[in-house]
Amino acid sequence: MPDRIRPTLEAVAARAGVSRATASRVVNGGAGVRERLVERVRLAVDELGYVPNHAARTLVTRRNGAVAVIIAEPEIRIFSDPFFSLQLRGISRELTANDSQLVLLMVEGSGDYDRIARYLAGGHVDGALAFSLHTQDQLPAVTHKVGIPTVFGGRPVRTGAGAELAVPYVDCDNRGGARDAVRHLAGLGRQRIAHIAGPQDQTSGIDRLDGYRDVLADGDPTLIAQGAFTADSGARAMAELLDRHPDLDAVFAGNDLMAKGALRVLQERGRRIPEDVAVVGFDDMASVVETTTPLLTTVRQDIEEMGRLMVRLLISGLDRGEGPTPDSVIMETELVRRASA
Amino acid sequence: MPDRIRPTLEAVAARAGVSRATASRVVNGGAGVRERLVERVRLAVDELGYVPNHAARTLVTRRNGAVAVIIAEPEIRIFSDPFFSLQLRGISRELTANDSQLVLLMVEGSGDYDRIARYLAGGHVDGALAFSLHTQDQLPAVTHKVGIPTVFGGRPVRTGAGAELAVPYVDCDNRGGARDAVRHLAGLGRQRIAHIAGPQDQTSGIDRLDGYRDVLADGDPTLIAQGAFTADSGARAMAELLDRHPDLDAVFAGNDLMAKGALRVLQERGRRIPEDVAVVGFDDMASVVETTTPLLTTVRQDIEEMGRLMVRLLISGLDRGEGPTPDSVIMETELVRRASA
DNA sequence: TTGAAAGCGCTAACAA
DNA sequence: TTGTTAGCGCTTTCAA
Repeated sequence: MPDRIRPTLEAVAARAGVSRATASRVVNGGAGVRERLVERVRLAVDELGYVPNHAARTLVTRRNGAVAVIIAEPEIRIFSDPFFSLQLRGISRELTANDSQLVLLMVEGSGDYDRIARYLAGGHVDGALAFSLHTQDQLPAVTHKVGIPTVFGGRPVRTGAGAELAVPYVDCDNRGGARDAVRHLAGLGRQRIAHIAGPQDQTSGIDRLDGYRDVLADGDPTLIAQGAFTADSGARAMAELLDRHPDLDAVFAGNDLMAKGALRVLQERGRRIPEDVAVVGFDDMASVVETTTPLLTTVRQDIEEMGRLMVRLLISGLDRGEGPTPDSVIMETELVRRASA
Repeated sequence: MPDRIRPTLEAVAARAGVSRATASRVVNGGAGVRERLVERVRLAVDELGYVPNHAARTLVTRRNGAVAVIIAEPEIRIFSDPFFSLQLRGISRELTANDSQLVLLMVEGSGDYDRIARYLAGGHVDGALAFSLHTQDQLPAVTHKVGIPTVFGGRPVRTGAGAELAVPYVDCDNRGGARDAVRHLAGLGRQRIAHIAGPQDQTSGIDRLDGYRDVLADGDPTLIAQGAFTADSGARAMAELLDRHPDLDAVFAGNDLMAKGALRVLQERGRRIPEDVAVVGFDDMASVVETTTPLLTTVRQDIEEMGRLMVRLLISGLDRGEGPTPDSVIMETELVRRASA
């Protein structure tokens, strides 16, 4: 690779026989330039293999064409969560569609918040997308203080510093979806419906439990067991529930992974699904749902679309000038009936 | 947020009563500037909350302070692999230590290679880190063609386009590690040692199988079953092996996740571990190894360190000028004895 | 050791 | 519709 010097706009203009300004106009869409010249410039661009210099452009436009995705310490494991991969894919696709780059910021310790804040304050990115899953997280407070437009994935827990902040977020209707799931089970005539709850320091875990309680207002609290959104934790919770209530006839798990773990334990203990025990999950994650026997009935949320929405929300806010976008988006869920309930 | 205008170097210089050039020198380390002035400039920087404008700096230095991490389509699921999270963490930490940003590029379809190539050619990043796990992948060819310094994670499979390329990569000694595992099992006196192999279109899967064969040169090929690096696939493979060889007394699984699945099936079928069947995994992934009963004996590789090494390799190549860095790094592995073998 | 000045490549008034 | 020109904020010769 001889590593030729990269051609500048100047070179393109010269070759096309126009001024730098005209060449610039063409490169940026070509509005208000005579068709003939547009063609000549386009040709020159192709021949020279011209690629605009991003730094130069940013310097004058004050637009970076880049968005930060911030992942905070306790959540780094969410990389292992297929949920997150899907959302990230949605984000990536939508960003690409908007000619923006994805800058990944991983926050490790609490000291890192300073570094992140400096980076965000440094104007390297036009906005940020963040995942603030846990109660203790300072991220909403940090991004607000720095004053960079930010959209959160999942409703942030409103406690601690910045609890009063109205941060824009994208989430699905966790509570409503949970209600649908439990109502479906009840509609099947099930009498003892248990719940394997997700972590209670995340809104998704909290809201789904709330939805369960909405329907089973005066249910037996011992029909609720605590899980951690993993298959193993679902299995453990199921075993617990079975010990306490050998006669339970339905389970609503806080997510598909826990449902999968529950299914395994139920079958090990000789329960037929759905005859003896009906099971409903949450998420409709293909990689999980397609590998259970029987196929899992679950509450569907469009995770990838939620990722895309985060980007759209951010960019629409960016476009209409400063200031955060206080509107959030709550997406509908849908009960998908399969074989397990 | 009043969104004050960001102070420029000019402002810092004025406040410190020096020239812009001197202010610049201080901001960039302060070599060759009298101590008194250094102090004054530093003070001004603090008071004004000055943060250098990255675009302006890049424009003149031709250094981006950013590295792309490229993840190709078939591998997007590797987000679900704790292996990848760990490596990414190592990458992120080392990049941070080098004041560089991580730009995430996700390649979706084959059409995307064009977009990626354009981006890389556009000089937005100083170099790239890529994961080329599968045989068909064009990534090594693409990055080479574009001429951007690139380091791969895991030895790329050398077939198809660009098979002849000497691409620098960081990997562990998969083959040697596998040999250690199998020798350990043999040393325990095991006679019928099975192997659950990883995908044979990835070098890690291939090399570990080769290592197994190195030790068991004339072993029974039906003692080998095919897995896909997931727990479920490990369980399936184990069931297969048990059907074929009810008398097997040891299993070397291609990774910890498959070992975990195998463990479950072995126990369901009444085998005691390690008395009846000894099991060894590969990776020493904390999240897996700590959750098996009994605790898993496995081959350890320092995944996070491999991530860091990828960055160091890239940056050292960058520093000593153009041209790719043809040296690769193969890290040692270590057998970690626990309860399962 | 310090400062003056010349750009880096691009966009956006403003003029023509 | 097109071109001229003035910067964007920074680094880096080159002189002093």
